Amino acid sequence: MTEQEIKFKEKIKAIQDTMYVIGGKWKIVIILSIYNGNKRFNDIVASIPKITNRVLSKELKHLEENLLISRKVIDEYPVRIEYTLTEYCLSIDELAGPMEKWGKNHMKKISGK
Amino acid sequence: MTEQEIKFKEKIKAIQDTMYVIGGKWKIVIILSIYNGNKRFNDIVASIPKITNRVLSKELKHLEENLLISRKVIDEYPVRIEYTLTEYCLSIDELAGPMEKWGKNHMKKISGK
DNA sequence: CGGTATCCTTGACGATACTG
DNA sequence: CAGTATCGTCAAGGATACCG
Repeated sequence: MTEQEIKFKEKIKAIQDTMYVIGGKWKIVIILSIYNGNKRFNDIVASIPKITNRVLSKELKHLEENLLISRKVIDEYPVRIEYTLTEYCLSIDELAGPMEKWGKNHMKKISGK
Repeated sequence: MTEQEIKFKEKIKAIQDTMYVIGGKWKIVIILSIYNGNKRFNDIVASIPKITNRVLSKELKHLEENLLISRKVIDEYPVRIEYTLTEYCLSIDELAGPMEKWGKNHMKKISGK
């Protein structure tokens, strides 16, 4: 295997890892919602068109396992749950920004096909 | 709907569009393979571990429809097909670079959990 | 309020064989 | 050589109801 091939496989792996963590239909969207100030489960559901609570629940767990959000139980009555972005999570801004920009431009391009 | 909410929904849409075009397991990987000099179907298959020809075939069509690659029929005997990246496709470097970087760092972070 | 449980649909992806 | 056809699997995601 050449040097170039090794580098290529490393690239592949890194990109596929990224896709696993923040890919899929909802993950970045959820992060943006929390970033926008939604902290509670039902607020997040309400802020995202068409997401269901089952899906949100799973995605939140996935994000928590990947250290992107944290879940805090606030001991009131009734108990309140708050989701917040971790410091680390802010680094996905490096991805969300370019993705947003690229997507907007692309749709313009395709629609004029 | 507030100004902020409108912007949020635009962001969501743009990001989901991007995910649709270059998301999934293979798309960026295929682009990188062509970028690396593989032009012909079987070369691309061989360069990407575990991809099947059926999947590659579909993905190539998807990429062509989105103007990211072009397919040229070269009239020799036997006929030769060459896939090349479009000029436009080079813009996904804005995404692949950050994704690679982020993925590498993330795996380091998670493994040390 | 913040979820789970159950059941279901869809589409992505895969294995293998075959073809113009 | 560059695919297509056929069939199959599996996981993501969705609808709806219910629960502590």
